[in-house]
Amino acid sequence: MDELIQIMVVDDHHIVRQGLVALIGTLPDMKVVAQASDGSEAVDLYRVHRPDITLMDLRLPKQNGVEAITHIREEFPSARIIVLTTFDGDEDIYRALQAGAKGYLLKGMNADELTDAIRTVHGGKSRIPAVVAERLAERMGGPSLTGRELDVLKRIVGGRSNKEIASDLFISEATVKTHINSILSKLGVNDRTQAATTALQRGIVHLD
Amino acid sequence: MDELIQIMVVDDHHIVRQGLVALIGTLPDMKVVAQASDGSEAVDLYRVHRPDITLMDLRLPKQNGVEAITHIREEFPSARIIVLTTFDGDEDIYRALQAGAKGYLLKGMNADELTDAIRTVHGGKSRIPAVVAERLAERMGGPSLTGRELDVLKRIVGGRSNKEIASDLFISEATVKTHINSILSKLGVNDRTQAATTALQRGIVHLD
DNA sequence: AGAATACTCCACCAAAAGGTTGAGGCCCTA
DNA sequence: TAGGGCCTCAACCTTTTGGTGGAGTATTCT
Repeated sequence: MDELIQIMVVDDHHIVRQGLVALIGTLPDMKVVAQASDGSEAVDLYRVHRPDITLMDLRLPKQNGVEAITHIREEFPSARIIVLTTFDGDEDIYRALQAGAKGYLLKGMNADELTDAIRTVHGGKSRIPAVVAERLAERMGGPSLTGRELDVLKRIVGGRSNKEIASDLFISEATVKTHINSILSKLGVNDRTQAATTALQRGIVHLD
Repeated sequence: MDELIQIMVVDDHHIVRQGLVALIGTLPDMKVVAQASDGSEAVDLYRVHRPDITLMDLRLPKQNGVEAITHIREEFPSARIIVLTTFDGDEDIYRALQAGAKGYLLKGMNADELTDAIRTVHGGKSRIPAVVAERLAERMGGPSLTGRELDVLKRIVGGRSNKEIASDLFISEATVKTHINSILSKLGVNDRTQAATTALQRGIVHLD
């Protein structure tokens, strides 16, 4: 190991950054060269430091993790980014992987898992747990919501009635019902309340 | 400062513990004497180490934070516990404060806020943000759900219909409707979907 | 004992939501 | 250009949900 692996840490929680820095500080072959606390800062600092590896939380202010990953990889297609997340089963994980993330870690991981992932991804390989890979495949095959259906679903979660959704989106209530029908069947649920909770559970929409 | 403030850190995320330890390690007047990753371990380690201050996450495996706080303060009424949480507006915060927590911090805090809180609580005072104190007062005054209403609300969040809830709880559908009526008015919402999402938002129930 | 609270249930009604079928317009791609 | 996906809308029907008012029982607190 001649050269240290240069790492950027992106997380809005000071403590988590501190933890990652502390953890990485104990390792001989890597070091943290930059820290960002939101998505825009992450993009800016990436340009400046060009880290070998970026550890990125998905829930961020200003610009979320997926957007940040997208922007970074537009400019630097070779960027190696590992997603860090608190929540298992979050839809955003899949979006992040599609946006070009090369690894995925839960915050509950231990030090070995972290360093493994960093070294693996730095070596040019991917580090995605089998379970996630499976679900990613499933998801690809599975039905995905259209843009309009997402609009409606978000408002269902927001507690809006069909009539309100109709006027929100400038469409008729009949159309709203049509969309809801396909949402329910695509999500495999029976009513709007189930749609709301499974959408939250799968991370398709967030409460923020 | 003759004696170091002895601190126990309780969090299931290794990284967060590491971050807290690292942060506290830079301070001259305090040190971490124990770390626990779940509620039961926290209770056990409290008995052994009797820390001056306990920093406790609320979402924990085995025994959640509120339970752990309750148990610790049953045995050691003078225990000084500061709640650490990721989520603002979580109902559990209020439960934790009622269970005897003396302070409350979001994980997004900075180092100064943390040390402030630790020193304040160690000095025997409380450290609860004005906003939270207000809402705590509101909550006390505000209507609270009865046990049965909670049973029903949980099932609403679970996506069950009135009929299903009735058979779940061995009561008639009419009774379910009665409960739902008071749930809706107590939560100040118009329908079950709103009830579900605001219950989740306020942390009255969780998806887990 | 009386009041308050929680839990149970009924009836009736109105509104909202969900299921089904069919159909026209738009845009993109094979 | 023909099909496919998406968005739009309509009519019709059934089921579910929510609103209102009343009522009986058990328990607990005063």
